[in-house]
Amino acid sequence: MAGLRTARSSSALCEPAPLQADEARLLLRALADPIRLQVIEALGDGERCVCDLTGELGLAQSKLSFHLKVLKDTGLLADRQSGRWVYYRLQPDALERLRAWLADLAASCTAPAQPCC
Amino acid sequence: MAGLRTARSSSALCEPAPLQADEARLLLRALADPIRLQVIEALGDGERCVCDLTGELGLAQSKLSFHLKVLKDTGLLADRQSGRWVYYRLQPDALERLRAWLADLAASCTAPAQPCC
DNA sequence: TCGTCACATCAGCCACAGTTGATGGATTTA
DNA sequence: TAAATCCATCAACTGTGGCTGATGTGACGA
Repeated sequence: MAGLRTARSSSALCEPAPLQADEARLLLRALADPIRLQVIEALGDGERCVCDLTGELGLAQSKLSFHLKVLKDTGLLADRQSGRWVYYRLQPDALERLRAWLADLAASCTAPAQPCC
Repeated sequence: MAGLRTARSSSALCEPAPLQADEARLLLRALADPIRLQVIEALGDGERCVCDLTGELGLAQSKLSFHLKVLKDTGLLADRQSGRWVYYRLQPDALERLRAWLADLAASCTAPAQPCC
Protein backbone atom coordinates (compact mmCIF):
# COMPACT_ATOMS: atom_id res chain seq x y z
CA MET A 1 0.00 0.00 0.00
CA ALA A 2 0.97 3.64 0.36
CA GLY A 3 2.21 3.42 -3.16
CA LEU A 4 -0.34 5.93 -4.32
CA ARG A 5 0.88 8.79 -2.26
CA THR A 6 4.59 8.26 -2.00
CA ALA A 7 5.65 10.69 -4.69
CA ARG A 8 5.76 13.98 -2.87
CA SER A 9 6.44 15.42 -6.31
CA SER A 10 8.62 18.42 -6.95
CA SER A 11 6.27 21.14 -5.88
CA ALA A 12 7.45 23.67 -8.42
CA LEU A 13 5.25 22.16 -11.11
CA CYS A 14 2.04 23.72 -12.33
CA GLU A 15 0.23 20.44 -11.84
CA PRO A 16 -2.42 20.41 -9.14
CA ALA A 17 -1.45 18.76 -5.87
CA PRO A 18 -1.76 14.97 -6.00
CA LEU A 19 -4.70 13.39 -4.27
CA GLN A 20 -4.52 11.32 -1.14
CA ALA A 21 -6.30 8.00 -1.40
CA ASP A 22 -8.95 9.19 1.03
CA GLU A 23 -9.64 12.31 -0.97
CA ALA A 24 -9.90 10.26 -4.13
CA ARG A 25 -12.41 7.98 -2.47
CA LEU A 26 -14.54 10.94 -1.45
CA LEU A 27 -14.45 12.29 -4.98
CA LEU A 28 -15.38 8.92 -6.44
CA ARG A 29 -18.26 8.56 -4.04
CA ALA A 30 -19.46 12.09 -4.74
CA LEU A 31 -19.51 11.40 -8.47
CA ALA A 32 -21.19 8.01 -8.12
CA ASP A 33 -24.63 9.53 -7.75
CA PRO A 34 -26.98 10.29 -10.65
CA ILE A 35 -28.33 13.49 -9.13
CA ARG A 36 -24.89 14.86 -8.43
CA LEU A 37 -23.80 14.03 -11.96
CA GLN A 38 -26.81 15.92 -13.27
CA VAL A 39 -25.80 18.90 -11.18
CA ILE A 40 -22.28 18.80 -12.55
CA GLU A 41 -23.50 18.56 -16.11
CA ALA A 42 -25.96 21.39 -15.54
CA LEU A 43 -23.08 23.55 -14.32
CA GLY A 44 -21.02 22.76 -17.39
CA ASP A 45 -22.38 25.83 -19.12
CA GLY A 46 -21.51 28.11 -16.25
CA GLU A 47 -22.54 29.00 -12.76
CA ARG A 48 -26.15 28.77 -11.65
CA CYS A 49 -28.11 29.79 -8.62
CA VAL A 50 -29.89 27.16 -6.57
CA CYS A 51 -33.36 28.29 -7.57
CA ASP A 52 -32.43 27.83 -11.20
CA LEU A 53 -31.12 24.32 -10.59
CA THR A 54 -34.18 23.22 -8.64
CA GLY A 55 -36.36 24.15 -11.59
CA GLU A 56 -34.12 22.67 -14.24
CA LEU A 57 -33.57 19.38 -12.42
CA GLY A 58 -37.00 19.16 -10.84
CA LEU A 59 -35.64 18.55 -7.36
CA ALA A 60 -36.91 19.49 -3.94
CA GLN A 61 -34.93 22.36 -2.51
CA SER A 62 -33.62 20.51 0.51
CA LYS A 63 -32.63 17.54 -1.61
CA LEU A 64 -30.66 19.69 -4.00
CA SER A 65 -29.09 21.58 -1.12
CA PHE A 66 -27.93 18.30 0.36
CA HIS A 67 -26.20 17.21 -2.82
CA LEU A 68 -24.71 20.64 -3.42
CA LYS A 69 -23.14 20.43 0.02
CA VAL A 70 -21.63 17.05 -0.76
CA LEU A 71 -20.17 18.36 -4.00
CA LYS A 72 -18.87 21.47 -2.31
CA ASP A 73 -17.33 19.56 0.59
CA THR A 74 -15.40 17.37 -1.82
CA GLY A 75 -14.10 20.39 -3.70
CA LEU A 76 -16.01 19.72 -6.89
CA LEU A 77 -18.04 22.91 -6.57
CA ALA A 78 -17.54 26.38 -5.21
CA ASP A 79 -20.22 28.85 -4.26
CA ARG A 80 -20.62 32.61 -4.26
CA GLN A 81 -23.31 34.63 -2.60
CA SER A 82 -24.89 37.61 -4.28
CA GLY A 83 -27.78 39.16 -2.44
CA ARG A 84 -30.31 36.49 -1.67
CA TRP A 85 -28.93 34.14 -4.27
CA VAL A 86 -26.11 31.62 -4.02
CA TYR A 87 -24.35 30.74 -7.22
CA TYR A 88 -22.57 27.42 -7.63
CA ARG A 89 -19.84 26.76 -10.15
CA LEU A 90 -17.56 23.89 -11.05
CA GLN A 91 -14.04 23.59 -9.72
CA PRO A 92 -12.25 21.92 -12.65
CA ASP A 93 -9.18 21.32 -10.49
CA ALA A 94 -10.99 18.63 -8.55
CA LEU A 95 -11.77 16.63 -11.67
CA GLU A 96 -8.24 17.15 -12.92
CA ARG A 97 -6.76 15.82 -9.72
CA LEU A 98 -9.05 12.82 -9.83
CA ARG A 99 -8.03 12.17 -13.41
CA ALA A 100 -4.39 12.30 -12.40
CA TRP A 101 -5.03 9.94 -9.50
CA LEU A 102 -6.84 7.54 -11.76
CA ALA A 103 -3.96 7.68 -14.21
CA ASP A 104 -1.55 6.77 -11.41
CA LEU A 105 -3.77 3.90 -10.39
CA ALA A 106 -3.96 2.64 -13.95
CA ALA A 107 -0.21 2.96 -14.32
CA SER A 108 0.33 0.75 -11.30
CA CYS A 109 -1.84 -1.90 -12.90
CA THR A 110 0.25 -2.56 -15.96
CA ALA A 111 2.52 -5.19 -14.51
CA PRO A 112 2.42 -8.46 -16.42
CA ALA A 113 0.27 -11.15 -14.90
CA GLN A 114 2.20 -13.95 -13.24
CA PRO A 115 0.97 -16.96 -11.32
CA CYS A 116 1.01 -16.97 -7.57
CA CYS A 117 0.63 -19.57 -4.79
CA MET B 1 -31.75 -1.56 -18.69
CA ALA B 2 -30.33 -2.34 -22.11
CA GLY B 3 -29.01 1.19 -22.07
CA LEU B 4 -25.62 -0.09 -21.14
CA ARG B 5 -24.76 -1.38 -24.54
CA THR B 6 -26.70 0.84 -26.88
CA ALA B 7 -23.83 2.72 -28.44
CA ARG B 8 -22.77 0.27 -31.04
CA SER B 9 -19.91 2.64 -31.83
CA SER B 10 -17.86 2.40 -34.99
CA SER B 11 -16.23 -0.85 -34.07
CA ALA B 12 -13.15 -0.43 -36.21
CA LEU B 13 -11.38 1.75 -33.64
CA CYS B 14 -8.80 0.49 -31.20
CA GLU B 15 -10.28 2.62 -28.44
CA PRO B 16 -12.33 0.81 -25.84
CA ALA B 17 -16.07 1.36 -26.13
CA PRO B 18 -17.23 4.55 -24.42
CA LEU B 19 -18.95 4.25 -21.10
CA GLN B 20 -22.60 4.96 -20.50
CA ALA B 21 -23.31 7.15 -17.51
CA ASP B 22 -24.75 4.20 -15.60
CA GLU B 23 -21.67 2.09 -16.16
CA ALA B 24 -19.47 4.96 -15.09
CA ARG B 25 -21.46 5.34 -11.89
CA LEU B 26 -21.04 1.67 -11.08
CA LEU B 27 -17.31 1.92 -11.65
CA LEU B 28 -17.02 5.02 -9.51
CA ARG B 29 -18.94 3.37 -6.69
CA ALA B 30 -16.88 0.22 -6.96
CA LEU B 31 -13.68 2.22 -6.63
CA ALA B 32 -14.98 4.34 -3.77
CA ASP B 33 -14.28 1.67 -1.18
CA PRO B 34 -11.00 1.33 0.68
CA ILE B 35 -11.03 -2.46 0.71
CA ARG B 36 -11.67 -2.68 -3.00
CA LEU B 37 -8.90 -0.20 -3.67
CA GLN B 38 -6.57 -2.37 -1.61
CA VAL B 39 -7.55 -5.35 -3.71
CA ILE B 40 -6.85 -3.46 -6.92
CA GLU B 41 -3.46 -2.32 -5.67
CA ALA B 42 -2.63 -5.83 -4.53
CA LEU B 43 -3.41 -7.09 -8.01
CA GLY B 44 -1.19 -4.50 -9.62
CA ASP B 45 1.70 -6.93 -9.57
CA GLY B 46 -0.24 -9.67 -11.27
CA GLU B 47 -2.98 -12.15 -10.63
CA ARG B 48 -3.55 -13.66 -7.21
CA CYS B 49 -5.69 -16.41 -5.80
CA VAL B 50 -8.24 -15.61 -3.14
CA CYS B 51 -6.41 -17.42 -0.37
CA ASP B 52 -3.37 -15.29 -1.06
CA LEU B 53 -5.37 -12.08 -0.91
CA THR B 54 -7.10 -12.98 2.33
CA GLY B 55 -3.73 -13.42 3.97
CA GLU B 56 -2.16 -10.31 2.51
CA LEU B 57 -5.09 -8.03 3.26
CA GLY B 58 -6.11 -9.69 6.51
CA LEU B 59 -9.73 -10.06 5.50
CA ALA B 60 -12.35 -12.65 6.29
CA GLN B 61 -12.90 -14.94 3.36
CA SER B 62 -16.56 -14.10 2.85
CA LYS B 63 -15.87 -10.40 3.09
CA LEU B 64 -13.19 -10.56 0.45
CA SER B 65 -15.38 -12.70 -1.74
CA PHE B 66 -18.11 -10.10 -1.53
CA HIS B 67 -15.82 -7.33 -2.71
CA LEU B 68 -14.27 -9.45 -5.41
CA LYS B 69 -17.74 -10.05 -6.78
CA VAL B 70 -18.46 -6.34 -6.87
CA LEU B 71 -15.23 -5.67 -8.72
CA LYS B 72 -15.85 -8.50 -11.13
CA ASP B 73 -19.43 -7.45 -11.82
CA THR B 74 -18.28 -3.96 -12.74
CA GLY B 75 -15.68 -5.33 -15.10
CA LEU B 76 -12.68 -4.21 -13.08
CA LEU B 77 -11.54 -7.77 -12.42
CA ALA B 78 -11.62 -11.07 -14.23
CA ASP B 79 -11.21 -14.50 -12.71
CA ARG B 80 -9.81 -17.82 -13.77
CA GLN B 81 -10.22 -21.15 -12.06
CA SER B 82 -7.37 -23.60 -11.75
CA GLY B 83 -8.05 -26.63 -9.66
CA ARG B 84 -9.26 -25.55 -6.25
CA TRP B 85 -7.95 -22.04 -6.71
CA VAL B 86 -9.57 -19.03 -8.33
CA TYR B 87 -7.19 -16.41 -9.63
CA TYR B 88 -8.27 -12.80 -9.99
CA ARG B 89 -6.60 -10.31 -12.26
CA LEU B 90 -7.14 -6.70 -13.24
CA GLN B 91 -8.98 -5.71 -16.39
CA PRO B 92 -7.13 -2.52 -17.39
CA ASP B 93 -9.78 -1.73 -19.98
CA ALA B 94 -12.27 -0.84 -17.29
CA LEU B 95 -9.98 1.77 -15.77
CA GLU B 96 -9.15 3.09 -19.23
CA ARG B 97 -12.79 3.52 -20.10
CA LEU B 98 -13.43 5.29 -16.82
CA ARG B 99 -10.51 7.60 -17.49
CA ALA B 100 -11.93 8.41 -20.91
CA TRP B 101 -15.35 9.04 -19.43
CA LEU B 102 -13.86 11.32 -16.80
CA ALA B 103 -11.97 13.18 -19.50
CA ASP B 104 -15.23 13.74 -21.39
CA LEU B 105 -16.89 14.99 -18.24
CA ALA B 106 -14.03 17.37 -17.56
CA ALA B 107 -14.12 18.58 -21.16
CA SER B 108 -17.79 19.48 -20.80
CA CYS B 109 -16.95 21.59 -17.79
CA THR B 110 -14.69 24.09 -19.47
CA ALA B 111 -17.35 26.54 -20.56
CA PRO B 112 -16.80 30.04 -19.21
CA ALA B 113 -18.87 30.96 -16.19
CA GLN B 114 -21.67 33.38 -16.86
CA PRO B 115 -24.37 34.72 -14.56
CA CYS B 116 -27.83 33.25 -14.59
CA CYS B 117 -31.25 34.22 -13.22
C1' DT C 1 -40.49 46.88 10.96
C1' DC C 2 -42.76 43.26 8.97
C1' DG C 3 -43.41 40.01 5.37
C1' DT C 4 -41.25 37.53 1.67
C1' DC C 5 -37.81 35.18 -0.71
C1' DA C 6 -33.61 32.07 -1.28
C1' DC C 7 -31.12 28.86 0.85
C1' DA C 8 -29.18 25.93 4.74
C1' DT C 9 -30.00 22.77 8.31
C1' DC C 10 -32.38 19.69 11.21
C1' DA C 11 -34.92 15.33 12.98
C1' DG C 12 -37.03 11.31 11.65
C1' DC C 13 -37.53 7.82 8.50
C1' DC C 14 -36.26 4.28 5.01
C1' DA C 15 -33.55 1.62 1.79
C1' DC C 16 -29.43 -0.48 0.84
C1' DA C 17 -24.48 -1.50 1.12
C1' DG C 18 -21.40 -3.97 3.97
C1' DT C 19 -20.22 -7.34 7.78
C1' DT C 20 -20.47 -11.72 10.13
C1' DG C 21 -20.97 -16.53 10.84
C1' DA C 22 -22.65 -20.60 8.82
C1' DT C 23 -23.56 -23.66 4.95
C1' DG C 24 -22.84 -25.73 0.42
C1' DG C 25 -20.39 -27.01 -3.88
C1' DA C 26 -16.24 -28.23 -6.26
C1' DT C 27 -11.70 -30.10 -6.24
C1' DT C 28 -7.74 -32.43 -4.42
C1' DT C 29 -5.40 -35.64 -1.33
C1' DA C 30 -5.08 -39.51 1.87
C1' DT D 1 -14.44 -43.14 -0.31
C1' DA D 2 -13.67 -39.95 3.26
C1' DA D 3 -11.47 -35.88 4.80
C1' DA D 4 -9.60 -31.51 3.81
C1' DT D 5 -9.12 -27.31 1.24
C1' DC D 6 -10.69 -23.30 -1.53
C1' DC D 7 -14.24 -20.46 -2.59
C1' DA D 8 -19.17 -18.78 -3.31
C1' DT D 9 -23.43 -17.88 -1.30
C1' DC D 10 -26.83 -17.27 2.12
C1' DA D 11 -29.57 -15.17 6.20
C1' DA D 12 -29.45 -12.01 9.76
C1' DC D 13 -27.72 -7.91 11.58
C1' DT D 14 -25.79 -3.16 11.53
C1' DG D 15 -24.46 1.29 9.96
C1' DT D 16 -24.89 4.89 6.84
C1' DG D 17 -26.41 7.55 2.87
C1' DG D 18 -30.23 9.77 1.06
C1' DC D 19 -35.17 11.50 1.26
C1' DT D 20 -38.93 14.28 3.32
C1' DG D 21 -41.13 17.89 5.72
C1' DA D 22 -40.36 21.42 8.89
C1' DT D 23 -37.69 25.05 10.87
C1' DG D 24 -33.90 28.46 10.99
C1' DT D 25 -31.14 32.32 8.88
C1' DG D 26 -29.89 36.12 6.24
C1' DA D 27 -31.11 39.50 2.63
C1' DC D 28 -34.38 42.22 0.32
C1' DG D 29 -38.57 45.13 -0.43
C1' DA D 30 -43.01 47.28 1.01
